[in-house]
Amino acid sequence: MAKELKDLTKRSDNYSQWYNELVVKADLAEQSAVRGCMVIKPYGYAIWEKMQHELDRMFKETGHQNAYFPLLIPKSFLSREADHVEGFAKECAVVTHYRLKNSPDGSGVVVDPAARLEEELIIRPTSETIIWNTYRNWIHSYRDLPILINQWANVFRWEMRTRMFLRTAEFLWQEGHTAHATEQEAWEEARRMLDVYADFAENFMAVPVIKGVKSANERFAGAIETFTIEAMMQDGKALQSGTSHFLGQNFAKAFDVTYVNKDNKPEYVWATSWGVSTRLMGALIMTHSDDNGLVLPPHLAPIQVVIVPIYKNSEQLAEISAVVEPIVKQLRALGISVKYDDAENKRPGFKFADYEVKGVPVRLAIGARDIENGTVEVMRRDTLEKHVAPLEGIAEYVKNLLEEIQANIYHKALDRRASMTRTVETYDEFKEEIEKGGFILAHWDGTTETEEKIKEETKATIRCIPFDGDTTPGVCMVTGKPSARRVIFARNY
RNA sequence: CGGGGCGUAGCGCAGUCCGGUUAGCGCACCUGCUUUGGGAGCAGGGGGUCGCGAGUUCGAAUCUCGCCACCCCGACCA
Repeated sequence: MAKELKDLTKRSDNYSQWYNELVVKADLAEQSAVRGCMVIKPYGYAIWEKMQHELDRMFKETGHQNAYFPLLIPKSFLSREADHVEGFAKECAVVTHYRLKNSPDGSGVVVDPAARLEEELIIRPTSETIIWNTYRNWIHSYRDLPILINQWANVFRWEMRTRMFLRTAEFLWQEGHTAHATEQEAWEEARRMLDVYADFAENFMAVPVIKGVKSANERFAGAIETFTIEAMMQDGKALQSGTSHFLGQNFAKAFDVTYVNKDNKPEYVWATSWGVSTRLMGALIMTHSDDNGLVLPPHLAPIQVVIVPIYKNSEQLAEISAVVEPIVKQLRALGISVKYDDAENKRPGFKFADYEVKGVPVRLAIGARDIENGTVEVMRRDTLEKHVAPLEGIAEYVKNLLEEIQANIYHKALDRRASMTRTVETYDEFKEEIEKGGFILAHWDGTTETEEKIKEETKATIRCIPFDGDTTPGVCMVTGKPSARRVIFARNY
């Protein structure tokens, strides 16, 4: 029964298939009836809620507030900022009518042709335009600034090719949109929020990231500069996990947002925007999971500890439950989320496999034998190691173990990234190395033409120009022209 | 929009080439008994317009024509 619950394709055989199976089998999400959209199931959503909770706290700690803007954007708004148009005018869902009617042949409903909208509405692919149109009315004086707002919302982009969590047509995200009096303040904000993202990725998701700047080619449409955090998945491909943009005065000019400074002179407002999405779920899955299923970092696991009783009859179960109850209380008192799974319709072996696929960090199993000895069996998901520990002081022990697991999976990911990052000098070497996956550090002349050529010939793109690392100048591996420093190349999701 | 696949039970599939009993298998589901320290066993049971429409035929899941849907590879991807 249910043998295929954990029967995952091996990561090494077909990484994409393994990923898809994992998402479904860990009960995170499934494909919906709507093309390119997915249903996020309760367990998957619980993880997203944990992420939301921590990010939201970090945003508030850095002075931001939440607000909500409309789903539908008048088409004309998307025509206001020239570069933005270039990047966003395509692949959007368009609302053209506002009414349905019964079809004449009685077969259902049809769009009422008489109900055509005078101006079509676009389902937001991102909210810069509608937000800056709103900010025009909010900002008059330097006293109104800064505006530091975040919105939790869904957006929709009619992607041609979708993958669960990594690129879905509709996805959940947060988008911060800030307005500042000075250029410097906006720069600082954009950098600050990138740091918040990196902090979150590393300390909560246990996903090491590289902070850096996007090349002009990969920059957000409408931005002056795009900062990014880039993570490496287990197959060596890169995943852009969060971006923060310095928008300059582009949107202020497009939407005519000015303020009067202390000298009573009008000035355009400086802007930033930044966002992370449910794609982070994809990063989480692809960074830590193994052939047995999901591995969740304790800091984000909806269930940190599961306790499974092993019993032969209801008297035994009652006896075990009496011992487990105070342990649950102790763990909860330490802020640990615990599930005591005493469901009688599933056997212990099934529960073991199930919680393993779901990535629960620590499992405690307790049976008659343990009751006798005053012990409990502890299994840690990251290494799958089992051992018997005394019941005495188990709560503290588990608390420490959770932190150890959190640190361990982070370092494992960090080591993997280090082992899959190489430096190359020549383009021939590059072509050879890029096939093996991972990050390649190479010199590049800084031009879009060279980047395009490399992309066309190798499918690799510049993931970022990192803030940290080797800043020794050299010569471009393709053109031989001077290069200020090495940049990171990779194939990406 | 190109190139390739697929459509049969909730899910995964066999059967199609070469037409022929009542359309089959695994998982899931329901009932009962026995089980319970790593995914339970046995017995019984329910569930199908074989993607849709037309045609050929005594007879079509199977052959022919038309349509529809979905998937994969490209194009796209802030």
